[in-house]
Amino acid sequence: MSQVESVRLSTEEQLKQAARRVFLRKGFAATRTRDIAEEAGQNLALLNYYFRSKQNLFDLVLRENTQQFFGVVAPLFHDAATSLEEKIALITDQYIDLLLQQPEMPMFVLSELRTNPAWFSQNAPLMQQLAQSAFARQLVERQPAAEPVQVFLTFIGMLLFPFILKPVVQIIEPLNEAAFAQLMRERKALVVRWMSAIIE
Amino acid sequence: MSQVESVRLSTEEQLKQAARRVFLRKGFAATRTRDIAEEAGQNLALLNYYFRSKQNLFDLVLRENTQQFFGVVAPLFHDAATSLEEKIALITDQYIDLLLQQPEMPMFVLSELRTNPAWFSQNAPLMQQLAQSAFARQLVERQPAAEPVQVFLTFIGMLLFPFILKPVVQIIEPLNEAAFAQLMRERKALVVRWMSAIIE
DNA sequence: GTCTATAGAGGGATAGAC
DNA sequence: GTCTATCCCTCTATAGAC
Repeated sequence: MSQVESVRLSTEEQLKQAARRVFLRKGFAATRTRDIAEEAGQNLALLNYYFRSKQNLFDLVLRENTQQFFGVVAPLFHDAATSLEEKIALITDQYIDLLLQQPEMPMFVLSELRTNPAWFSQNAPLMQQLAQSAFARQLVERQPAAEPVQVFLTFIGMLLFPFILKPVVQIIEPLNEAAFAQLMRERKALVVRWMSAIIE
Repeated sequence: MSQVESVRLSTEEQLKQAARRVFLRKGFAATRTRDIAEEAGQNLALLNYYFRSKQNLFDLVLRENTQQFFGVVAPLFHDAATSLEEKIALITDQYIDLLLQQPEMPMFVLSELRTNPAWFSQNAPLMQQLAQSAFARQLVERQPAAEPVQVFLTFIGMLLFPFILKPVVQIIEPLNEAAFAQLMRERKALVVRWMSAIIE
């Protein structure tokens, strides 16, 4: 019982983790509280006992994921101590590793963002700062005519888009999870090379 | 009445177009048939009279959009008469123009694809052929070590991703619709330049 | 804290008059 | 074809026993 792995999770934690899985897979509107309770192997009434409402539980999960989605890379863009090339390599490596652990996160965040852009305003400052980041400054220094927004879209797109298109990719050439992960790890070097060409 | 613009659309057509707008905005699960009827300025019962069910109407809209989403560019990839550079320029130009007319289409198709990947199998052949397209052949001819899938993901991502991230972009730097469209038209030249560097 | 039973709202679909 | 009224199922949320 002193081993962490053997500790049985609390009911509350089981429900929360089940909610994370189901919401990530199906989104808010298509998820029923019964799905979550079932996935957790818990009684439906306990969901409301611990979290008051489906919306409450959802906001919890969404907040955590959004924070990861935007928060993990933002600081890296602001590091003035590293060169553009170093930032690209670092961000690429860390973001792809994160996405391999949470492959459904991008679609989840973006889907819910589409239905309800309002709550996202909270994260606005984080995003707006990107335009004044060290990355943007160093880029314009090197290429006075460069548009940072266009470069951001391309860079982030190179990292995120394969995960968004994952179901399609797996149809083009049937890949199991391991093969897809391998494809993404190989992609790291390509992204670094291609981005280097874009910013030079 | 002989002028096309002044012809009043049939009730059926009004409902279908309203359904297209609402489904594209909110997705299947979050859309209520009452939303569609209201958007069309029509009676709710008429929706079932013409289309039998919400699901039926949705499938209609989804089929049309998926066909556009995947079908418009696929033929361009197969044109053996043009060079790689010409294909890139052509696809970029046409796809961005299409997306500017239907900016919500990518998120719509990808969202529904996430919830229900099953029906998508119909379009599988179209996708699988990409691996044997003229584009892929010419690419490997020039770069024997190239991975066509990786290049496809980057290319399509450069075109699609800005539209997927549109709500976020509009927070980073507040843009109205016209400014966003201008940004995307400017992007055409950048994508062509960047893709040329990648394939050379 | 955990269960059963059920209230109560929402929303898809239809009956039936016109 | 178009309307009103309403059925009925699904799903969230809660009451109340244990």
